[in-house]
Amino acid sequence: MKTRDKILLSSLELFNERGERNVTTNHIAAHLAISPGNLYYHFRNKSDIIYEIFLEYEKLVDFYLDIPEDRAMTLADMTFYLESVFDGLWSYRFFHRDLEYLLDSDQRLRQDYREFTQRCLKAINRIFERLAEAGIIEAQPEALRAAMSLNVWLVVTNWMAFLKTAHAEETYANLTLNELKQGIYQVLTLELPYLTPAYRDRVLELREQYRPTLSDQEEAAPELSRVASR
Amino acid sequence: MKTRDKILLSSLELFNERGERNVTTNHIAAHLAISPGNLYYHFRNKSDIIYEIFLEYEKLVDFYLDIPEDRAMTLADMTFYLESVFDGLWSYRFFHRDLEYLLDSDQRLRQDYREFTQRCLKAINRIFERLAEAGIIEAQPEALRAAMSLNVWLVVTNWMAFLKTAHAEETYANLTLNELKQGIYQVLTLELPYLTPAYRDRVLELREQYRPTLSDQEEAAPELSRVASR
DNA sequence: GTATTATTAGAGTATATACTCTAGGGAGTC
DNA sequence: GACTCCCTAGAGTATATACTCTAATAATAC
Repeated sequence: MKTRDKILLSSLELFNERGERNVTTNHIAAHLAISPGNLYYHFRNKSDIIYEIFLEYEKLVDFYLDIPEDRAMTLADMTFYLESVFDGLWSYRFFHRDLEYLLDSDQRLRQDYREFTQRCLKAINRIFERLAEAGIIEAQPEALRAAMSLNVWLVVTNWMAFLKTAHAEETYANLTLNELKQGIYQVLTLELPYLTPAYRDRVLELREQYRPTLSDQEEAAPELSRVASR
Repeated sequence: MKTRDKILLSSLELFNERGERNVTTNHIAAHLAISPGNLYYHFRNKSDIIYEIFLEYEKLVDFYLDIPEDRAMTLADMTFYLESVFDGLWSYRFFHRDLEYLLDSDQRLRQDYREFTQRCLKAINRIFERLAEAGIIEAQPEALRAAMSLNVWLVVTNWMAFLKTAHAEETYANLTLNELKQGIYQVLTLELPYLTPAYRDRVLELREQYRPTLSDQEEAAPELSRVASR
């Protein structure tokens, strides 16, 4: 593997593990056992590394959210979207942690991220539209669908921060993909009132599979878990 | 005003304006025209300043979310809760920006914030319960109410980050309280499906007052605004 | 007034961080 | 062998940052 790619890979790994703020270019070089000079031969600065990682993230999510228009949407499709988006969040989880600082430090990134958000919102909106066409949820006026899509986005992008802050111990390192995917439960909660009778039970069953596990929550949120398990 | 309090006030102001990461203890001292030594006479370190500011924040929100149990809840109460919570978010808006880093750097803060979150979730849950008792929303099983409360929390605490990142320019400084309060529109969107027929129209009308304005959104989210204004 | 305590100034420091600069190795080409 | 191009090492630097130390000044108690 080329040094350049190794730098990107190691940076992502370290950022995810320790947070971008706690990872210096010297750390990255040391982790790869290369010299700082070498790192700076491949990248002008830290921002450039982050920007390239973002481009990968963007590409991945855009790929996941590409919606086939040639056939009716299924429940399996919806599950795929949800799982994929949380997979993406997981793989690039450092990104949302320091999002605002990162955008303030790099205008390109700010611009690109803004467009990325808009694309995601449009994709979510389109998914709702297609789910209605497929008879899975009831059709809603566009204004409502837009507001709902935005709520889905807010829940999805904030779920990880919630998990990490709701734990008592430092959990940045030991959060798991499985825990993260319990966010799907929250997203499906948003959809519940709009499901068609034909699909309601099936979605409820699907949702049940993502119900936050007691073991994780018990310590962090005893009241909630007790409520959820009644 | 005592120097100690001036330090807290200036710190909050600078943190809100520039972000905690961009404000050093030397900046704070310079801003107050006092010496670094003086600042460190009053606070052991930067973490202590942040912690004390958090305690104020906590106190404020706890005060806002104190729910009177001696009378039926009204729509005005609900509006008050929403407005107050967004006011609180606004006054201490630096806090959520660097939340994860702050919690990782201070165990006391991590522990306190976790308990604070639990109290807020319980309060939201209780508000839903009381709204149902008052015949404003339909009563729901506790499990659902808990999941809904969590979604409200996720939307509320992520709304500001969304606003700041959805703009093309650096908006950390020029975000306004009014824009922030448009998050109430999103929260009320969550409630829509559960409203009782008796109150549905009144809440819709209330929600309309917080509809995101075109002027702010037009540039940042042309697609969304167009949808919202149809 | 004097002793004590609280407050303040301001120079200074250890460490970290992003990044630079120069020298050179290795591989391919002529 | 010499030339070129890509890559790498590693010492070094300017700046920032959180924080310390000493001495002096103001406030308060007696």
